[in-house]
Amino acid sequence: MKTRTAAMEVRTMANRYATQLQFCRTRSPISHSLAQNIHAHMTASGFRPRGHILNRLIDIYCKCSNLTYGRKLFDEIPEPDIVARTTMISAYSAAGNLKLARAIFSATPLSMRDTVFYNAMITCCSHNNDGFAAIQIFRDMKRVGVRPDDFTLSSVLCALGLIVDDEKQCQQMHCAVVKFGLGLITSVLNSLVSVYVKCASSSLGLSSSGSLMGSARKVFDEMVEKDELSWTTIITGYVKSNDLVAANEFLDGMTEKLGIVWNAIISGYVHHGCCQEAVQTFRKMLSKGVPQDEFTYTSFISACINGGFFQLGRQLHCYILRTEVQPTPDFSLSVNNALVTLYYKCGKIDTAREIFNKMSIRDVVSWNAILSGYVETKRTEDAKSFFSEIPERNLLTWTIMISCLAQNGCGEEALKLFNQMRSEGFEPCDYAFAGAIISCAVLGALMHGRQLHAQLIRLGHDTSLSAGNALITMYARCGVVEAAELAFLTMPYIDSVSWNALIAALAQHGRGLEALELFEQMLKEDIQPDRITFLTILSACSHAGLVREGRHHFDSMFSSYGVSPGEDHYTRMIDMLCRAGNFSEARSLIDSMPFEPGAPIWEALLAGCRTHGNMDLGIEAAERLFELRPQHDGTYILLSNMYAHVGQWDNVAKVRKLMRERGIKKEPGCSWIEVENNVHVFLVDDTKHPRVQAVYKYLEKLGLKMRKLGYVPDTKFVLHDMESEEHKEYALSTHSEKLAVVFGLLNLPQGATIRVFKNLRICGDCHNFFKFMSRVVKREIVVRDGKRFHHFRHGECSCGNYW
DNA sequence: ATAGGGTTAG
Repeated sequence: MKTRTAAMEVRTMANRYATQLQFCRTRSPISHSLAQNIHAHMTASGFRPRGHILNRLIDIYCKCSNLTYGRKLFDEIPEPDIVARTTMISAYSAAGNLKLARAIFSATPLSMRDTVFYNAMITCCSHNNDGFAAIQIFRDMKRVGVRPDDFTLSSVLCALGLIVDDEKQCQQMHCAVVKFGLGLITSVLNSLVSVYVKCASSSLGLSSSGSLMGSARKVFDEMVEKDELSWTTIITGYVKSNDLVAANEFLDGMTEKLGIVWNAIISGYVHHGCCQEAVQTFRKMLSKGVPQDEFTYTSFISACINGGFFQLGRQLHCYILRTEVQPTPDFSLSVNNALVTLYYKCGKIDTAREIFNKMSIRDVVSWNAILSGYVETKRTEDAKSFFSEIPERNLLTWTIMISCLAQNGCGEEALKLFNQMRSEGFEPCDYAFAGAIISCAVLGALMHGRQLHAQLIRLGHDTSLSAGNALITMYARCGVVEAAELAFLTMPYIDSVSWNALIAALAQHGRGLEALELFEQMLKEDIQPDRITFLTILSACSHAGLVREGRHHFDSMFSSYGVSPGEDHYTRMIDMLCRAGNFSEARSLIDSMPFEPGAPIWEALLAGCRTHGNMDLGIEAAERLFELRPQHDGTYILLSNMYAHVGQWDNVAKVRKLMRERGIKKEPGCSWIEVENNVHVFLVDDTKHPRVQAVYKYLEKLGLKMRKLGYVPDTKFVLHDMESEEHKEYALSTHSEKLAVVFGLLNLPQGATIRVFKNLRICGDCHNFFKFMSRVVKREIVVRDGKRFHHFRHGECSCGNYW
């Protein structure tokens, strides 16, 4: 009597738990925490879940959050039934782990396997992009006599879609569908249509593409019962095979008000860059009374962003606020994410942040959108602190932050983050690699960059456009132009960024004429030059003293290519004209500018005046600079150097006094060199580096040899380093670039090229010194300064003393 | 327990 009551009680409890678990149907954190509570209650009341209740728990754990824990529960079952096994296979399918799914599949005795079990395994293979394996499982299934059903055929057709390449295969499957007696089942026919569609879009550009869409359409037209999916499959087929006209006709012939089909075409338009058409379709949808949902709105917002219709986007925002009084959580999340993107992309990052702050649910997309907003508006500090607050980071979060740091010159920090990301188990994508590679460019870390290049190849990212472009820049900025050229030549696809990068590489290394030739080549290949291209071209002309060419390209950039010159382009022109001593033309160019000259313009002018000793104009430029940015050290240095150039030492002293009074500190010069994968940094007069004493000793020895060849220290360059004024000549010998070069001579293999990097411009005395040194030590010395490269070889420099 | 379409972050 008593035992019967206990058994009954267990049964009632089981029923109650089973009912409760029914509520955890969606794959959401809410389901997961609910299930956890129910599970905890079971444990507390001594109820041991078995059978279908345990299977349900495993399913929820696996799909909502904790696959490992789900597997642990599964392993504790003495003899798992076919349902439990199927659950595990589909969990691994969703997690992308084909290997573990297969292990469970193989460990299941043949006698247990049923149709659903096979179906799950077939689906798992196609979810993991192995169409052939899926079809093999289907064959095994037929061989051992398990009857395929409509689900099986749908799954196999999906697998076929991955590998299909001609119409014959589609027709064969069509026959198989009829043979299995499934020729009237809507879901199976939908999958069949989808195979034709995939085949059509993979043969894009071939004549067969149109006829395949025709066959797809024929199956569709003959279907007795069509559902939402049937319509959507056809319309996305037309969109993917670039036939937007057919898509529209198809849409017009549709009497049902199926929002999802309209959504498909709107997003299709956006992906094809037809934003205007997307907007029109949205309006048509509205006027026909087709219900709109979050997918409609997000695609529409995306059209506004890509088409630059920001006002329209804001109107939609108001419309949504008015009409959606009680939005579902899913609706709010995705629409707000899209709105955040809209606002930051039209420069209203603070509005975007307000929306973000008000959101009741946020996901990683929301966080990443704001992060990108800070990155794009160059608010690096905000980006950094926001990044540290992000609760759940994904691959993209890391990638955005890494490339932000890399683009803003924080190479070391970016590389640190790159490593941290890997240690947290993320495998970097090509964009993340691009960020890390650019960091190496910033740091001049050639060996590290080469290692990343090797890893890139190993991970199969070597065909990536962004990584390839980063490699061009990295090799160029590390001083190996040939490697940059090779990277450019071996890229399977290139874009204007690739061209710009290589043109810039040649320009920085003083190969101005070659840079211009490459530009001509780019035009021949019908690549549209952009503002960066012209920036690079003007630098190339400036560095190489090609004034006539520079003037020509500047004049034609707008008239021939529609790129209007910005302040940065004018700055390059002023720089070029002043270096060449053409001050009157520089002056009139400034007067003709359509905007007020800013600090960069005056700075270029001042630098030119310093080189040529043009006192009047130089003083005027300096005065403007003092007004525009009184705290900037560069102006004081240039001005004082200008006075020194003509021997006005009292004025030099005045400028220095002014600096002291205003509390302005010169950015200390520092140079670095990579030896055996370590970066060694030297400051002026360095005493901190552990091996610097040997450097001083060798430097002295070399100095004697060089003096015999005619080297004479030029003391006026001491003024680059105000802090060492007392020991002029001694100070010269301890400029950071000299220390770094000599360190390289002592520590790099015989004959290896010395590559040194400096944060500021190279000093004139050092420049002369390295020319002699390249003769004495008989090897090539490459110095990258703040602006460009100098290759010292056989007593000459590639810049032709023109920098 | 298993299939199939439309969205937002570089």
